[in-house]
Amino acid sequence: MELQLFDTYTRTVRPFEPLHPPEVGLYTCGPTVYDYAHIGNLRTYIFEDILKRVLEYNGYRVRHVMNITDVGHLTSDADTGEDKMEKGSRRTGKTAWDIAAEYTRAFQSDLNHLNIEDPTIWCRATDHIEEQIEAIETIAANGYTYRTSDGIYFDTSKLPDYGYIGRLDIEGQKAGARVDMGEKRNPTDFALWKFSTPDVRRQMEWDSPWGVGFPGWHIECTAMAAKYLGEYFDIHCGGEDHITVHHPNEIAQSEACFNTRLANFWMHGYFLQLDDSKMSKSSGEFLRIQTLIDKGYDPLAYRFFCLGAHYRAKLTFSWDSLDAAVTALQRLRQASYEWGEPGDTVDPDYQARFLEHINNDLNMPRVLALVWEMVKSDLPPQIKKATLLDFDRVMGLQLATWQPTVEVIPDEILVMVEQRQIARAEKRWKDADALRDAVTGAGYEIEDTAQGPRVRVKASKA
RNA sequence: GGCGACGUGGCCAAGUGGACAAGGCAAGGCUCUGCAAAAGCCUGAUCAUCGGUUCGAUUCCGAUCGUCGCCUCCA
Repeated sequence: MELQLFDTYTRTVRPFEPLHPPEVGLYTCGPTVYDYAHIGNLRTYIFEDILKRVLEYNGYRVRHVMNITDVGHLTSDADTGEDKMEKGSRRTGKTAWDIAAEYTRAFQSDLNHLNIEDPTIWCRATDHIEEQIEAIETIAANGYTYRTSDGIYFDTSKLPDYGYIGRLDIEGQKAGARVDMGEKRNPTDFALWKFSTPDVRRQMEWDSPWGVGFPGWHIECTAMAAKYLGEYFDIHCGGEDHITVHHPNEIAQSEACFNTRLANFWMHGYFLQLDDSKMSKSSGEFLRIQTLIDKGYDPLAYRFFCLGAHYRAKLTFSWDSLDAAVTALQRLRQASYEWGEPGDTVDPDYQARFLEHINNDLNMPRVLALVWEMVKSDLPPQIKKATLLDFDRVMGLQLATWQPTVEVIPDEILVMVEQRQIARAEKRWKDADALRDAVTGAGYEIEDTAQGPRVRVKASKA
């Protein structure tokens, strides 16, 4: 089955054909590095990683670009307010540059924990000021901009189909009017370049044809994507929140600049929800990967948890759900480990069904169901192992290298276990049970196997 | 105020206009076990409610209720 993907721009699932096979250009909107990423953010990067791996599984060579936004995001609405980097700087006493570096490292560490492949190219907004200025100049030369007292703005009314990807109701937005217009001509207009305010000295500011200042948020993606992937490339990804603001603006800039809609496919990962609200940085619970690790969870259990839902549906997070994922993943790992070394061949029937599911717009929940069916099948262990490891090229659960942790059991516990064995041999069942209880009370558990008793730390969640 | 999405067994979550509505976790039963664990097997949902279209709807349309998201930094 050929690869089919949902394209937000057309709102359809349609066949994916690379523009320049076998290479695929993939741009994924990266983080603004003013704070840690939470697990909701990370769900989107997991989705994008699955997408990339599916492309690779299909034999394409993926050129993957991810940006790091280290300037330009404003804390408040309508392109007013304070730069997040500068605000973070004031909060911590560090320089904006240090903060960017620190949270960039933290973000990359999170990706590693989740076994998310690194992009081919990382690019920082502050390293591409020239490119952004050039793009703005082109947009201005083509007549899509105007100047206000605080910056250069994009005039969205100049584009008849502005907001098409978001199916924006422009008239309705005007009627709603929740947005502070400032000097903007239309509610949907946005800043391309912001001027530094004379009274406040910014840590991050650059010279430009319009005056000292800094680029708006949206222009960096357009400029960098075009630089590394060309003015029209295969797939552009982001979170669902980008459907209505960021991506319409990127497309508007690209139309004004290159006369393209920048990417052939626009794909969006949907939000992780807490029991009753989405996870956001400004409110609600802020769960990081480190939070999970601190609670004793394996980060890959979170990855497994995310695989249980389709990327285009909201996913409800709860500790119970995560615990369920922990148990399931652990069982899968144990089964896989016990199969031993993989054989040379992958089961063709399961592989065909696997391909059908991943190529059907990345249906990972179906893949998991298929995995369990395969696990329970009567295929020889070597074939199962080879097949599972083949699937894991996409799932990314590191099943090839997993092995049970070796636990150190204190001598006094081992002595009790030994005494219990003696008691059992002599059929002194009461004594044997008392010893089991004592061992259990000490936090260990005994499992009698054909090879004798096995002792381990009493199972907790991880 | 405007726009939109969703509502499937205890929880998470796939899916389809028509034959048994995936899978995981939990629960219950059974097998195995001196006991226990592990493992294996088995068990359950008429798909929010009310109408409509249709030979037939959980799947299409409308309404109602509920939940959530976007419109403002946000994955």
